[in-house]
Amino acid sequence: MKRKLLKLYNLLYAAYGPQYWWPAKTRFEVIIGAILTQNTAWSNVKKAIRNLRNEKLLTPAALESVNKRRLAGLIRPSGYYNLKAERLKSFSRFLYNRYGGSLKKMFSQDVRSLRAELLTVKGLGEETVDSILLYAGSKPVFVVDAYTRRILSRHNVIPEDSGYDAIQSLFMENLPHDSMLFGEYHALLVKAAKDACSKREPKCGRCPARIL
DNA sequence: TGCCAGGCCGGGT
DNA sequence: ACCCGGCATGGC
Repeated sequence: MKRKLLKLYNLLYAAYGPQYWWPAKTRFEVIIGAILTQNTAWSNVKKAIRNLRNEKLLTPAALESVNKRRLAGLIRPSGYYNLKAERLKSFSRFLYNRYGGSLKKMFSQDVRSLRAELLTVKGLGEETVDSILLYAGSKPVFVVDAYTRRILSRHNVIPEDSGYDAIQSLFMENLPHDSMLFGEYHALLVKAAKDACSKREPKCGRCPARIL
């Protein structure tokens, strides 16, 4: 399995090259994006983030003080905007209550306990938390998303109904714990899945193309 | 025009 | 422990 997963990575890397994820300027922006992109196309998230940037709301202090209704209006293009405004506020509250608003303090916490803490924040599930740990905190945690599950199950690496933990363990028990590797790997899986399914039809026979 | 996107929560079996 | 409806905009 180790060889298989490394071979897949090398094939993807050879085909697409480095992806340099996450597409964001700051750690805080990564976190905002991770929440806004829940079940949402990134093209929509970009508009929402642009609005937040224009209003200079991409800092912990600004997010903490902004009115929730105004926030909801600004992130409208990303969909589920009331829900997501609440989730952004939940995270902000957590960051201030627990770490005085300091991402530096937050990320200096032990990874395992930080992951558990973040999962208690309403609106942050496993994928969102792991994206935050990996892409904002540079922690060696593998992110599992719909694309990862789809590609692996279609290539018969895992059963279709595998749970999040099982898939994450598959990668983390068989690859070196390197945040750069994990980050590129996940980004390449997303890239490959999108590339293979230009029609965006989950059931289309060539989606994704055979890559193993 | 309708279906889908880098989920997650809460209530019902 | 699963299963399902709800949440919502923009792109193809």
